[in-house]
Amino acid sequence: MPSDSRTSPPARPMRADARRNYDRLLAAAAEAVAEQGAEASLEEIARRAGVGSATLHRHFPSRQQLLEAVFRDKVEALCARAADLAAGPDPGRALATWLRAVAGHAVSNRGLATALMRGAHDPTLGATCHAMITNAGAGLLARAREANAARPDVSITDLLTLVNAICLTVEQEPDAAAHADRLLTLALTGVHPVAAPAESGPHPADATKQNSLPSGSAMTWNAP
Amino acid sequence: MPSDSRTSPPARPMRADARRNYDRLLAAAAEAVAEQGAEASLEEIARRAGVGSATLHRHFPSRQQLLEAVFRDKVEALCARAADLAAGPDPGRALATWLRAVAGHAVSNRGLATALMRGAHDPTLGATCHAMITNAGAGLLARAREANAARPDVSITDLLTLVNAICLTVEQEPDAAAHADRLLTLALTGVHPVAAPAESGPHPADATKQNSLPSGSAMTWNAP
DNA sequence: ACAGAACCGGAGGGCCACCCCATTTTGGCG
DNA sequence: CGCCAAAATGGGGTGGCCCTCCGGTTCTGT
Repeated sequence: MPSDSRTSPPARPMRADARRNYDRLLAAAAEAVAEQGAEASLEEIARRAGVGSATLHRHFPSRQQLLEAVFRDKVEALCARAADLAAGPDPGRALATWLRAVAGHAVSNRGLATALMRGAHDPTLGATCHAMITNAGAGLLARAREANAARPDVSITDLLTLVNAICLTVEQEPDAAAHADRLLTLALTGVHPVAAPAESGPHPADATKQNSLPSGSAMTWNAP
Repeated sequence: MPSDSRTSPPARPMRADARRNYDRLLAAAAEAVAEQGAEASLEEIARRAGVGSATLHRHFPSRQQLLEAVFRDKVEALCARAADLAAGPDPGRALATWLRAVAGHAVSNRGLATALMRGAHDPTLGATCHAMITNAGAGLLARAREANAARPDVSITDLLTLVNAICLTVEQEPDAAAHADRLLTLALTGVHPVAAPAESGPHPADATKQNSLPSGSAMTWNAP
């Protein structure tokens, strides 16, 4: 790849009206996808943008490409976050925090998880976002592994698949964020009891508190 | 609710031709769903069954009801399996085995996971399969919890959601079964490295007494 | 055999993705 | 400034899907 950054380094810098319509479409798509998820009607998106449907299909030949464009900035933010976290002192916690952040973005931006997963298994153009996320996470996982905070046999793809799977199926529930976080915690820490399972403790000192409620739970998957 | 058992005790036992078409539709649906997943075209199903589309909609007013009918026997098998496993000596392992079985059915029967999850959050008629599975699993989980082989804060719904989430997103991959099993293991045991990677060492029979060692948990949850 | 109930399926409406091509808009150049 | 070819547009057509009416057909009890 020629390795550029921005939208694209067009040999011919896109005509003014084309760019205008492109931007309108992007905005309309963001809106519609936020409301109706990744399967929002393309025609309605075009309609909202005040543009013919043919124009939409010309700018974004596939739904996937549209989604990628819509979520590009969110994905970049996530990658930046990964870079930040990579500087921290606790690789295990950093990875966990980042995965949680991914989940957070996925639930608060309907369609993101879908876009990511579709990019994962579609060799068709537009797998860029998936690749970006994967790269960003790979670094975090590598450090966690070195610090012996993650099994050597787990790949970043596994982890991200899990996160996306959770977010995908929880996406349309009322309190998606809480549920996703809860399930993610479960997946990261395992099902087995973590510590002395105090049942009737009237004092939810530490463990019990996290047990009963989803909460952010800063708990890493380390046994306390 | 009158709550009966078998398929249904129809006051009027269904006319012969109606039953014939019903069966044809079911067979065609099973075929189409196996090939194309839960979103298979209803019209094509009717077409394959050699039946007008109106007939399909008359017998199965919603897609969900069709899916439920298609998968009913698989779900019953799964419930039976749960009952079998409940008799075993090791509740923790029984639960894990059963969840794996659920995953196995879900990956080898496209659309099952979808049907189950849709039934979960749709109050519309046809949530029977989801309820059956949930009930079956609840018993297993209760025993596992008593044996201290599962955290008290995890619900059967969480577990099944996780299983279905994994199967759903892995469903259309080439080696879905292997991948699903892999991710399920990961989710059940957690990401943290096991202290002593399963070596030739004999099982500590009393791993249930585990207090602080993650290794015990990994053992408990490993595949049979 | 007959009448009425149960059942069927073609036709049609509303919506959608995608494509073709006549028409309009841009932007560089004389 | 005006011209014109290339770039971009969008109305309309095609084919598919889901779902519902409704006139015609088939079954079943007597």
